[in-house]
Amino acid sequence: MQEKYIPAEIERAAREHWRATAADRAVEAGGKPKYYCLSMFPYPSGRLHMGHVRNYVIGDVLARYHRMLGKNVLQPMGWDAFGMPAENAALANKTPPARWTRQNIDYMKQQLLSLGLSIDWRRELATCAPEYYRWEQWLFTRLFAKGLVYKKLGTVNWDPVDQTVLANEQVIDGRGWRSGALIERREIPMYYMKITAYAEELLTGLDALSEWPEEVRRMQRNWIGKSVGVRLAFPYEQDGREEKLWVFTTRADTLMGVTFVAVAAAHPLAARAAKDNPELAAFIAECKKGGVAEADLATMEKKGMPTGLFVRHPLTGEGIPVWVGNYVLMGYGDGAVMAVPAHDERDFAFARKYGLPIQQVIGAAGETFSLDGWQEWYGDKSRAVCVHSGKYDGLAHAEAVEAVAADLAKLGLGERKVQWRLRDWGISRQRYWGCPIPIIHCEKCGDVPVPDEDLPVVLPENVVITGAGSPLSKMPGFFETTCPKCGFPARRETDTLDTFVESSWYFLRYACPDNDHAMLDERVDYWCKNGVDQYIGGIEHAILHLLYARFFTRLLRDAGLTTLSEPFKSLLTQGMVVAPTFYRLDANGKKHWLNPAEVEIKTDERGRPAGATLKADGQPVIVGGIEKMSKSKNNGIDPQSLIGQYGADTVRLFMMFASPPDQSLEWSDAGVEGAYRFLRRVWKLVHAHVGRGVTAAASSNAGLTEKQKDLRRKLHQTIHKARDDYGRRQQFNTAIAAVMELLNAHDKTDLSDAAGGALAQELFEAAALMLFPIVPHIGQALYAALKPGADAARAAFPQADPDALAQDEIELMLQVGGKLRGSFKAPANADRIAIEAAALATEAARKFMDGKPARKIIVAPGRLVNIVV
RNA sequence: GCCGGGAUGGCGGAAUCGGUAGACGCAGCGGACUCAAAAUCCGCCGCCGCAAGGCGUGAGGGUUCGAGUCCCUCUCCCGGCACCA
Repeated sequence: MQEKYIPAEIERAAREHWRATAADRAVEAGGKPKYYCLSMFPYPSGRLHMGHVRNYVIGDVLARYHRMLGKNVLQPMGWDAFGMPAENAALANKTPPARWTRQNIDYMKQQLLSLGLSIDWRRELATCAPEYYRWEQWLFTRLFAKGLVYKKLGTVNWDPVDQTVLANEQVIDGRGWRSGALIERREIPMYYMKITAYAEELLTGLDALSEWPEEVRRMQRNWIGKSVGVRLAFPYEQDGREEKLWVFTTRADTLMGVTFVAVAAAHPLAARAAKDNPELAAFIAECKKGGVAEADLATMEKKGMPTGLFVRHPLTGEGIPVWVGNYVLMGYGDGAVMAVPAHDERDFAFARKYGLPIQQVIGAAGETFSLDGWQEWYGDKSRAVCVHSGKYDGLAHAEAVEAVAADLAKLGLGERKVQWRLRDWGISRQRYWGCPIPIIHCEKCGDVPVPDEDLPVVLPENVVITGAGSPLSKMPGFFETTCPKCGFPARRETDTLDTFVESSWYFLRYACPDNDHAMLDERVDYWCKNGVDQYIGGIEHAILHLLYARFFTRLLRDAGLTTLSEPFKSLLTQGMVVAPTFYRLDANGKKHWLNPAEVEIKTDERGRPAGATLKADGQPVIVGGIEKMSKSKNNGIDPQSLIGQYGADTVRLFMMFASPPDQSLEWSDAGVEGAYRFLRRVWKLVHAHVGRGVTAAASSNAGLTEKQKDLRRKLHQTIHKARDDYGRRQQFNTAIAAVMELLNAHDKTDLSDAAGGALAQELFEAAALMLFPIVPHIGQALYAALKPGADAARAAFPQADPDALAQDEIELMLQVGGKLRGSFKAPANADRIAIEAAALATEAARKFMDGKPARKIIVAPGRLVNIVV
């Protein structure tokens, strides 16, 4: 063993050893329980960022730990290779997206290899490969046949200058990011996946996901948003016929308080009213301005205009004015809402703004109602009943909803209905770098799916990206084709699929990436039985990706390809790696984001940040918020230079030590040095120990001094804690801290005799193995030095010895009147009476009880005694 | 705006089921070693106070023998909001 810790050398040697012994290879084999450990695959953006490093190190720690528990571990890796950044890079660098993407994959793979991840690289896949996406196209044609994929109009962001559809991210303050043009909402035909058909199952399935974080389940529950309410109609006359304006409400008990209804700008009633009302037509046109992002729609100023039309109240027959509201969305429900200003905050604000009547219909005895400002409509929910509501007066919420629904049903003007917030998944993208949609449009036969024998529809890779329009729609060689049904000339679909489609099933394909005659095979049944055992990824995917993957797994099940319903048995949502953002504004007020590495942060005399300058020119830059490291904010910090400087183990150790996996991690360079120092210290300690000669590890307390017994107890407590932290808690920073404490205790204990040497051997062997999942390279080297010929990668995780843990006497805290006043020792097996007596006998008890009698003595076993006076 | 989460020393964090607040590390301070520096090792390190002691987990209230932890109200920060991935 070398005296000096040289990471570059030992890391190269460890990786060579793992390669030579095929340590990371996952083979379907009986005997051991399988453990499929999966980290969310990366988008090949160019270089690894800290979020990737964190994600893959967490995954690797778990994979290695579970292998040490004797499991058959699969940890694969691949590339979420389609997506918008490749097209943006193509524009900027004049490189075809395919080449850019493949270069990035090559580079990032080298980076991942340098981290020493225990990945079975034979299973590597990239979603942009036709061998991958052909199965997606194949499945698409089957779903299309079943009606689970269908076509309807969808709303997109339209840039009128670039004549192109923009992603929400490309719309900044209502303008196109390149053109600066005001964005309009435009309706275009798109394909949709019928995720709503699975809404109920996706909702109830959450209950069984006991190994998912509660907040993720809560977010998905709210996103799916099941609400039981009433769909009801406001009748009106049109061209002599009776028509119905439908709305949905969860508050049918407030129906008697409706003072207006609001319809979406795109609602047929609005269009009809606008025909001979130019002012209204102008308002409707204005409503179309801006992007489609819900956050923008929800925060914009609520505006409206009367249509001049009236509908009839379904129960009273009273005339109710119809307004157009910019906050009503055509795509949600029926595109119309009833408004009860007295009992809905938004309706209240709207009514106040436009002078519409406010009619109270809910109240509680003894409470008065004022219109000074918005207020909750009742103080105590249990006392809230209908008022000013005729026959419904006095009914509570649930009874009133029932009664109103029943009366509406009798009139044929309403029914109880389950409403979902979840909307069907629009999967068409007017973009180039994605999986082509396997549909051929024939004038005679309509939308015809591409037959199996013509799959895959290969995406042409030699393209010029201009930023305007869809490249595929300018490539006759791609879209000119013949109809598979009738043989006449036809046009191939030029939209591509949402990249979320690829990431909705990749975890299954890792089981059989080489299968060229089927999407999935029996190896999926082995690796994915009961789902992926452990999935690790960013909390930002809590809803969309995870919900789509849950949906897709059920689609594949119902297509007979698997028997699996839930894809991910246990989920670990890692917190964001966040960093400060910096930018400058150009003449147009556009933000130019600057990387933290290019910026120097100025601090005040107290060490607090106070402004920043650009290193290149020394001029100030604007300090933005602390946000998720991302390409768009250019606030990523490159892990590669740290790996080069300190080695992968130091980077891994620092990332795992800095905060628990599920918390967000604010990046700071300080502390990396400390991780390096710790590894050097461990190396030095083991080197010194090994230099004293070969020793067999202790296996009992025999021959140990009291101090040595204490150290051995500490060792086995640490093992116990490490298992709990790696296994149950999945919190690695405390496992590392425990090993640090153990080494601190080691330094304070005299181990110079023979029994002490054996204890040191036991301690270092265990420490090397306990650290191995986090810092595998040095762990491999240390373990081999301690036990020549031994292989840490195939070793079992240490087990705590119950004899070593035994303790005769324990320390209890003493409180008097709830305040900590001291401590005392008691035998570990002392009963309550003995403990109370010992507590009362202490000096501190006498002093702080001040002669008063104990009113009550509370004993928290093993922890403390509280004497109440 | 809506949904979800967070806030603990100068900093990252620990306290796992309501029971010793600040483990472990970083930074800092003092010392040893050194011609000197780096590295390393030893010690100190929440705030106020000479001390006894008091105060202290974003703010305000509550429950409890006892609250960082539970309840109510509020502030700020972060993530998501369906075309970033």
